[in-house]
Amino acid sequence: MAEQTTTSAGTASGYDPQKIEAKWQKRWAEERMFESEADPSKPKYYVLEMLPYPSGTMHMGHMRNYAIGDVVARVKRMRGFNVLHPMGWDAFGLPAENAAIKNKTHPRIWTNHNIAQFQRVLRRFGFSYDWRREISTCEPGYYRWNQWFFLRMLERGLAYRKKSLVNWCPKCQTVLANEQVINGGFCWRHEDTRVESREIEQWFLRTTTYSDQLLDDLKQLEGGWPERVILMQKNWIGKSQGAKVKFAVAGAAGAGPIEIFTTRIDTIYGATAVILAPAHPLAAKLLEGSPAPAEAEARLAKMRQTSVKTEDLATMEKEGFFTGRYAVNPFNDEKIPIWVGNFVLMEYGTGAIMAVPAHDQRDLEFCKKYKLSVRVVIQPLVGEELSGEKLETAFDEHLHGKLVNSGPFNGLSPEEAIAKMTAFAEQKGCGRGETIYRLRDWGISRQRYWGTPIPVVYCAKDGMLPVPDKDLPVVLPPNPKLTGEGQSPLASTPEFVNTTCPKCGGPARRETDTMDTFVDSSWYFYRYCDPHNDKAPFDSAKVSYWFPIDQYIGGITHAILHLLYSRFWCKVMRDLGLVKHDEPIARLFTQGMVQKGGVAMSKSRGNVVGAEEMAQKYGADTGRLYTLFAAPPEKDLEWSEESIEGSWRFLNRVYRLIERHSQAVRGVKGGKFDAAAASRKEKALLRKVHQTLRRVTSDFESRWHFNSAIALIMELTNDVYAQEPLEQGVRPEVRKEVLELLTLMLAPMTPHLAEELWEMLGHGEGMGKVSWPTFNQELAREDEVEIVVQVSGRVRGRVKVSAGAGEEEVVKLALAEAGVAHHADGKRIVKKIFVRDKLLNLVVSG
RNA sequence: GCCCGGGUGGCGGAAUGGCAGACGCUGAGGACUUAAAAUCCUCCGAGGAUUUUUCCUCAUGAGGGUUCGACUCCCUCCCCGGGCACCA
Repeated sequence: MAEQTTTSAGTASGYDPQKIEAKWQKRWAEERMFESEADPSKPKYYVLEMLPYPSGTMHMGHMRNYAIGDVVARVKRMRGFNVLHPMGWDAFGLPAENAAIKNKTHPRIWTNHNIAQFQRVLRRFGFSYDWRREISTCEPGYYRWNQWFFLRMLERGLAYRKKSLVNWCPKCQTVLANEQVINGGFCWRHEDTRVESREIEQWFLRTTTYSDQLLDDLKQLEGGWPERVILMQKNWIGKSQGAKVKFAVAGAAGAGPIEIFTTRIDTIYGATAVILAPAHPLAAKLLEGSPAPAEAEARLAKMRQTSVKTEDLATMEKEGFFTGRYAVNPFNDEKIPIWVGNFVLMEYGTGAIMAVPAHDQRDLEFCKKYKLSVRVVIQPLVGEELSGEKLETAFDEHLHGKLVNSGPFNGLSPEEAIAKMTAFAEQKGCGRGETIYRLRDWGISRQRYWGTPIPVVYCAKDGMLPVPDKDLPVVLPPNPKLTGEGQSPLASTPEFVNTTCPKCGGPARRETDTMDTFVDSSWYFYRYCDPHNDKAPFDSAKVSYWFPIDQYIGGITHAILHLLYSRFWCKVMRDLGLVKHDEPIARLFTQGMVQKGGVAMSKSRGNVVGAEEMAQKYGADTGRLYTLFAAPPEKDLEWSEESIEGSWRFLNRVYRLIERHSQAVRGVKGGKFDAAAASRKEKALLRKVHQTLRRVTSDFESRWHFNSAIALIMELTNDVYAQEPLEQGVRPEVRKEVLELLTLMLAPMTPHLAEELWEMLGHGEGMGKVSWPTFNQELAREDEVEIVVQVSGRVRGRVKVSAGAGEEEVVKLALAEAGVAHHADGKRIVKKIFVRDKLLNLVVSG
């Protein structure tokens, strides 16, 4: 016999990931394995990981995201899909500019350096991207289309300018979006820096135009997006149905009326005050008639100040003061006092409320503190009658009550009353039903250099004018003065600012604001479909083939902003006629973070595990395998340097196994053998491998349980080892079948190793055209099964029977089993539960 | 406060109503080796009975419920993580 028959693979493993990985990456590039084109004759699959912001070192947290995406891409390719799997760079943004200021260099140099580094690492890991489609958002070829879209929005009134109070971070020296202000008043990038307020002219995009669609279309995402992300978006949009009602101000000529917003117009007869937000424009005006105007104005001024800086709104004490004026309730002409209250927000609703203490907890607290009267207008249908004086907890139920003290509306249910009273207000002209939203328009202006210039010019004669399409892109000046202080860099670059008016040709001034980088990421995935188009942002035919994105993968951190803006952008593009779909992303997966020491990896915490280091130490395949194995993909993963050794050992084990048998199976024709003639040992092996294949397939396809898929493959490998020496009793063709399936199952996760093994098994052509194997039902079938026997629900024994054995036979065998007999003898069997091939439960009494 | 997740050995985790702890890490023992590394094999939730082979009890944050049977479904509570928050 030419073959060795020792089971010991004691020789040093020949597995050399550095060599293997370089070899196959080169092959893949040469053969253009991952390049794909739109082809309507083929089923498509668009899988995408959120594009990275290239900064710092690429760590294993990044890597996990891409490893998950790459498994999906590779599985889908093996499943016969035409797969689009691109990658690019979110290349504009503050860190580049800050770094440039610090190092006295250009943001482009810093950015391009980082991109080169990131790209090198991604290539080192062998992710199956179509690199021809790579985009970088800081290139004029990309951002000119930001400008193009902006102009389209400007034409349609979706982009506009307004003076607005903005959040100003003294450290960033820039305006922050509301959502970039965290922890009740701090900068999202500088958690120790308190945000200030300033009033500036800003550019906005009218996201609120699409409030309803953004909300309603969430229904289309159900099943495809995580429930909690849908919920977060719902809350963010914050739709609230109610009514606006005008209260006249008694005896004040120039003031009022005050418009309030309420969702409970049915309680309006119980209103005992009107309360204004400190920032309400009428508040100051009304004070003019106050008995002590100076004192009241001082209180107002103080309240206005503190309301901006509130750290902890929830625990803040409710405060307020009487303005000295009265409002008239349009329903019963009652005069009620007008107060200013610190718990009323100018940004929400109308900035004014009616206080109904009996039926709103906050109002109750406020009114009790200031001894305002409490009047019950809704009595519960069951239970004790409420009295205003004794009320401790507001009765805010609207289901089980009926109206009282409400004039003609007495006796109605709150539901009926809301409809009738809204209609009454409309008829009388003092109010109307209205729906309000928490969602704000999107402020996109940034007073920074490293972003897309907003393509607008200002002419003394012709006013504000859009830059004509033919003059796009408006490119950033190559040599800005970046100081990080004072006015924005573009404003202090004369060669950029000074231009000519597109209408009169006279001198004009350019807009110097640049766009929020969320603009870049709102539509980049469309550009991947047609990345080099210089006539349009993309060809609609290509996009309509690839879209929607079948699978988007990224962190939960982007659950609101990035995804909401992307959805908004899609709807705008649809209304421009560029795309046909309502939603860009069919399925979303939010993967967990990689942590070290219980916290997410970040440069500032100094706990990053560099991806490149890992590739050097263990190879890309081990790194990929470990991030997939250590935890299910949606959960956070604690990095363990000890545990990754296990993945390394496993891959070596597989390598040695196949290396040992490669000579014997190389010349054999794979997949062809006489299954009927299989020996016992062969049958056991074939059964195991096909059972594994069945379960791994389902873990990949429907459950995304990569960790348990890997566990199954490990188990299979252990099983094969246990059957060594395979030379004894396992024909080469059966060995080949087993080892090939093992290799194929590993291919999506450890593609380099799989290619190498595939070659060792005698395939010269590479895995490019190889399909995902189908499991063989016949071979997977067990002919003998072990049945668990319980007595009254407790396991007392197990019996071996041929698969499919009937109840009677199993009961007979079970009762012969010592452990079972011990617990069942002398007792009456009152019930038998029998699950074929699995379990028998004998319920006994006595 | 409200809304989502989650709580299983020393650790990461498996099990979607049917043998709790698969697989991996750590640890212990053995084989190989002059030795070490690597590799291969065995054991590894707790307690008790039985000197060996084995058997029993307890155990998936706590308590209750549904069920022949619950990590899994239902109710109450505790703890951890995340999101939202005077939203009228």
